Amino acid sequence: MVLVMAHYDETRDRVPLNDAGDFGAYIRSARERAGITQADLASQADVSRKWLSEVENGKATAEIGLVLAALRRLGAVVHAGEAPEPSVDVDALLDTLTRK
Amino acid sequence: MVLVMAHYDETRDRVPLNDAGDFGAYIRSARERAGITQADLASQADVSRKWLSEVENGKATAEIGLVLAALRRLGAVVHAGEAPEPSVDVDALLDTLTRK
DNA sequence: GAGAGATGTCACCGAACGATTATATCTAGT
DNA sequence: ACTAGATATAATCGTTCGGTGACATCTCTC
Repeated sequence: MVLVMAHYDETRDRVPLNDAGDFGAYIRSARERAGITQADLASQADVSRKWLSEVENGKATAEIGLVLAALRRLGAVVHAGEAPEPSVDVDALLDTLTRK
Repeated sequence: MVLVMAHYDETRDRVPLNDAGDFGAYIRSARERAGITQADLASQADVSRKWLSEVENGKATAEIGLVLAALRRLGAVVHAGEAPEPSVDVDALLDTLTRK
């Protein structure tokens, strides 16, 4: 069987979002790709322009519902999956090494 | 070339997360799959058990940084991509129809 | 059905959110 | 360089987050 996908772009689909900074960067690039300003997107997503500016710069304390609303306005979809099994649990290791 | 992926599960990878409710449901299922309690995950992710309970039930005002921290602890990865181009912009249409 | 463990929910509080308004900085195009 | 448009940042304010501790409810297993 052959599947044909329209507009599939390896560099734009499945962009990993590991932290708030990644979310912000993705929102900014998607907004610019759409050719709209922060003010435009802010009013469409019912947030302030100041908030959007901070989020695009990686604000970690932004409310997830508002972030998703902005992404939806940009035609973005978010997916979750399982991380490939790491040979070592980096977080746990770091915790162990730095535990007081 | 042949690529072999271990443990690929169509029902578990690329789960769409469209709103805070989806995030909560995903966190809960991943946590239960890991066989740990809310108290366990909460302490590992440095959040309160109350917060985790609310998030698993779809709290939209949760801070995105904390949500991502919980997901990371569960070995989950989040991706963004472009939604398939809709023939109509449902949001914009609804806005037009309901505008006062 | 009794008991324990897990989860949902309440009141209280300090801390911080996000909106607003204003000012400053940056970036193009002429 | 000048100007206008876009973005960053500050001060203020009302609202609400998230943590703590306690209690209620649910769900198992025995």
